[in-house]
Amino acid sequence: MQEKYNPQEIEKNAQQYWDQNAAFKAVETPGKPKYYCLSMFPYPSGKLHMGHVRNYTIGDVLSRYRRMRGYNVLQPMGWDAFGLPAENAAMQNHVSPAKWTYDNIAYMRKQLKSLGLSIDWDRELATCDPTYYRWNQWLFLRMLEKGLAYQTTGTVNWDPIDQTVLANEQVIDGCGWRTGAPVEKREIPMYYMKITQYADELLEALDTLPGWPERVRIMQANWIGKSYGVDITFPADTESDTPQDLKVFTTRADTLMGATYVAVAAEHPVALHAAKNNPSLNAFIQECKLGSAKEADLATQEKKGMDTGLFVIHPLNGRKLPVWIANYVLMGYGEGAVMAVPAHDERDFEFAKKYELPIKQVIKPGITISIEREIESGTWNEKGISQNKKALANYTFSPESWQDFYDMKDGVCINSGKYDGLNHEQAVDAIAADLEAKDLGNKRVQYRLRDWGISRQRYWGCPIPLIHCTSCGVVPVPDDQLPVVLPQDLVPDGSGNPLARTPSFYECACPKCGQPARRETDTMDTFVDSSWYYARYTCPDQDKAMTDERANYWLPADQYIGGIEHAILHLLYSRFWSKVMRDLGLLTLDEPFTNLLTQGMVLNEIFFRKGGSGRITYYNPTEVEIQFDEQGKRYGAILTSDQQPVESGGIGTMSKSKNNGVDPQKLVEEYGADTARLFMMFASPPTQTLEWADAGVDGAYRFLKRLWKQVHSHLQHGAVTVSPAFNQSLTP
RNA sequence: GCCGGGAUGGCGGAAUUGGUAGACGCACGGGACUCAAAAUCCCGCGAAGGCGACUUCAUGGGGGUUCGAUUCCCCCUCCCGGCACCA
Repeated sequence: MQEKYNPQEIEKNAQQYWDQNAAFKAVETPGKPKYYCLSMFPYPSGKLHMGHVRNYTIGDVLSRYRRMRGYNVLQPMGWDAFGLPAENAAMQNHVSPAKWTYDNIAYMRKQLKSLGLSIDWDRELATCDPTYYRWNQWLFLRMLEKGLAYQTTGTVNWDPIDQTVLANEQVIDGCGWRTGAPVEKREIPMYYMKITQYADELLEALDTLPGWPERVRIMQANWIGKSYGVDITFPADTESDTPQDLKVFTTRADTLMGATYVAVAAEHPVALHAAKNNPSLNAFIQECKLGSAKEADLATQEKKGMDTGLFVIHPLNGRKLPVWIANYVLMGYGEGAVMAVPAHDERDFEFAKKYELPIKQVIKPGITISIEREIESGTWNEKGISQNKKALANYTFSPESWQDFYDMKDGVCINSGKYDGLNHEQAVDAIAADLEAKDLGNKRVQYRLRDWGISRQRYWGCPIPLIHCTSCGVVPVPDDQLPVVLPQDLVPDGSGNPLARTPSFYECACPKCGQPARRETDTMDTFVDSSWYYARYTCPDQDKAMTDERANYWLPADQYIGGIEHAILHLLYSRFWSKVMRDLGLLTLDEPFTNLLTQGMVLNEIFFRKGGSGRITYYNPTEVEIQFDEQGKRYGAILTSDQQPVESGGIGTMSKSKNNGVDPQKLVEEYGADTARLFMMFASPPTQTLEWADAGVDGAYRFLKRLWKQVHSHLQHGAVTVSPAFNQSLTP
């Protein structure tokens, strides 16, 4: 063993020793406590970034700790290898997504190995491998048989120039990222997985996960969004041309007597009916179709509407209510229609003010009731009474402007006939009972969670194993013909899915009647791939089944580590998928991840210059010098190469597009992996967001150097011993 | 817009039933050792004032509760993550 600290030599030798001795190979050993340490697998984007180093170092620290404590540790690694970036890279460089992906995997595997992680590489998997995605297809077919997968229409972003579906990410300010054309919403047929059937279990089981961060459980609970409400039917007005009754869902049935109009989505059949002979309505419906399908866009857009001229009947007081088309009502949510109570809903209030629709107060807030009681009780003197009256005035309803107490639930009904004086709960019950008696409504539980649409009109993904036959309809690919293999050599060009232009892929025979048929060319959402990889790690060589008994040895994973950005979608889909696998008898678990550690994002400053034409050029922070005055206060930044100032765009997640990533490879090459890992662990507590600064790297390096010297001197004096073989491995 | 999280010295951060704000580390400054440097060790290190003992201010901003608030309550600003087709 050398006295000098030479990380490159030391690490190379140690890694070789681990390799040769299969030091991290995990075997199912009975009688020893197991510890399955799982890190979210990377997307093979090209090279490792700091987020990976952080994620996998945390996992490695936990793994090594447990291993030293005598646990049987499994720490696997794999590749989330399908996805959009491969198609984009393919378009740019005219290489196939497959080649790009596998090249990236090879490079990043080398990088990961150089970090010295204690991974069992024998279990490595890639989701773009047919031996993996075959089981996506197999389980999808089982779900189809059980009615857990089904087809219906879904809304997508449509680029009218490229004639292609755009991902949300590809929509910038409502326009297609390549064409710049305003995108439209379009309804297309899609396959869905019935995650809503598991909504209750997914919600309730959150309480069985004390090893998960509170905030993640809250986020998931809010996402599932269980609420209790009433379905209400507003019958069609026979005197007007209204073609059908309108059904709405509301959690505020107590405000029903204050409903002054009903709003429907632009795609609603009633809206389409009204527009038939009405060009201006038709134009408005077309206008509503413009814009993206992103919820954030829909929620912030200007509220617009138009009167259809049609009416429905209020189910309790029999009055005629106008039917409006409103751009804030969405066809895909509930029934595509809502009852509007402007006095007690902020959005309806805004809309009613804008279009001069009536606003009728039907709830008096609880605060005013208590103040009135104080005054009536007569225990106040003149001054007390006048003070209370002043307070009361602050809670006076006015249709002029919205106030936050208007939509509180703690009041009682007024202006509501027989329901006057009832509180929220009593009023909901009474109104629901009356509606039920008239067969115009019933109480119902509602979830915000929607079924999981898995169809993607893209090439680089797992093919959906279905065949469309003109005489037999949709026919599943028989199990013995799985996997439906994705061709490896196609290169997308940005306009639609190349699979749909590849006859050798889509031409096939109907498995039922043998006639020529057409293979489904949509592929699956990549979240499908990542919903069960943790189970496949336990038995990656199993070619007869999706999983085997080894899965029940290792699962549930004792520790899962990954970015907070996955707090909802990936983690919810994985929980759902594992429960489906359980119900099909493939796994014995209820929840796949016992403990969850959500690491914070790694952020870095963004530097840029605006060119003459408004074009923005981003500069990597490593090319920028920060300028400080004598007090050490920062006053500016310049580009090192030309010494001219650059602007700061604030702090953001390290990304290619903002050119603010820091390549960990340089750190590893210069200081060694141990310094990079030590520094990363001490830069910030694991769960906190980390703003990148390399100020402490030298300190971490010096620490290791000191440590090395101490270990060396202890070895010289025989104070500690290491195995001769290991000592040899450390001797360059 | 909605849901979740965050803001404390030059920097990362510590401090929870509400009780000395700034532990520990980094960076920086001074000293010892050395021909010199590196390494190492010792000391200092929120701001302002003071020779000093000390004093005042200070945990994003404003208000409140309290003997006492980084901590609890209300309002606000900014930043980060997610919002169902980025992964």
